[in-house]
Amino acid sequence: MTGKRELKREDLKARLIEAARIRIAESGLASLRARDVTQDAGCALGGLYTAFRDLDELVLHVNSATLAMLEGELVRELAGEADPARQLRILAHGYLNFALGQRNLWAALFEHKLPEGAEVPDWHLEKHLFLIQFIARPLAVLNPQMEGEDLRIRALTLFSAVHGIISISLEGRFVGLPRGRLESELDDFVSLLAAGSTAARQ
Amino acid sequence: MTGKRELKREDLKARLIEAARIRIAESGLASLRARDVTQDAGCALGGLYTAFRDLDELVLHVNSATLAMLEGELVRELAGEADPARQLRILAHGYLNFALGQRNLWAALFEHKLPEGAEVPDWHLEKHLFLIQFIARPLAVLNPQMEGEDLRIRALTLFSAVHGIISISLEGRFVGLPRGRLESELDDFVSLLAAGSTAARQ
DNA sequence: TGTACATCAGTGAACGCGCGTTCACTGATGTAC
DNA sequence: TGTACATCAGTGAACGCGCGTTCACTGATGTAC
Repeated sequence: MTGKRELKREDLKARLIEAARIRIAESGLASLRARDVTQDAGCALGGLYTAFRDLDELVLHVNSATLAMLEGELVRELAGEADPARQLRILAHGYLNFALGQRNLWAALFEHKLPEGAEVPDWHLEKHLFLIQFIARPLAVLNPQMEGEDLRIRALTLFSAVHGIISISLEGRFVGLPRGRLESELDDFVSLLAAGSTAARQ
Repeated sequence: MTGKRELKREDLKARLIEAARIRIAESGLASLRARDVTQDAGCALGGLYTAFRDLDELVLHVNSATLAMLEGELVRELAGEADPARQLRILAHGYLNFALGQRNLWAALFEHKLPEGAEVPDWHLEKHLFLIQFIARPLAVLNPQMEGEDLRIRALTLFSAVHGIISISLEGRFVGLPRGRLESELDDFVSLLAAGSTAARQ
């Protein structure tokens, strides 16, 4: 029974991540407090620092879980769709729906900043890769001459553009778009890019 | 000489805004401190609260100044260009250059959040309008059938997309693009949208 | 299996400090005559 | 123009509190025999 310590440790980590996830989902990253999280997780304040290096590391784990959730939803929505242009539209809508449905968790992905000089660890950076891959795949079908690095960069550009449209609209910093209008703008936009990228090569 | 009080007051406001502007430009919004700003501006800590309601209001004024600076640069770069598609490319590049050149001030435009429940005042919201107008103008030439609200929404969509591409790239949250690559992606992107929006109607 | 000792996860009170905002005070500006 | 009083911008020490992190302690888990 030499693994009991490790089991407890993993259990504590999981409870802390879940408690933080719920807190962020309900009240947003900005109001996350070490005291609240440890209380919800049923451990002492100091317990957090035996499981994680600091609060930031805990948030990174929550964000990883959020990315995994997003990946799962996108996979589900893509299932059975073979047309690349429609796949891109599904991805954009799936991303929008996720942002709307998990607003605070989604916002935390972009709000969270590590202290000056700290680098985002690789294990967390890797959790973003699926996003680019999901976009690159249909993009490669629409642009057979595009490969490797070029393809990944173009996929990132497309993601960034869609993300920008959604995030500026949801932040309401400029004008607030009605929900349906945002969807149709996004649709027009992605259709245009999908059509345009094939047209450009023909 | 009944306006001496008002003159001093305006002078203090201006000194505080300028001091905060320089602080933000040099070290970013997150490290802005009331003590530093008032010291730089040559007034007492409490002086800030006679000139502005709170630190947030001061930041809004800095952000307004930043928007005015951006407007000035875009006007200068647009001067003499009549072709609408090229105007759009100039705007995208101008925005990128501004973001690169005034990185912290530019970032502050989007990082700054008012406390829960507070609304951004109209006088500051209005300072954003030129951005949409600058984009809507060439867009209207490319899409003569588009008008009013539709045109403004499309302009906002275009701005948001370009902003997303630039901000995700500069944040370095995913992959970091080399500078030249970012420029060419942006160029391809805007050209495609400009061409696409005319093509769609023909 | 049982006992004695070693380790280390987990505890929670205390630390430490950063920092926005207030407020009783004072001295410069404005007003009345 | 000059004097007496009123106002209010500006001062800066003190307030207040939030909150991440530490650390001496203890009790559960692991190891040796």
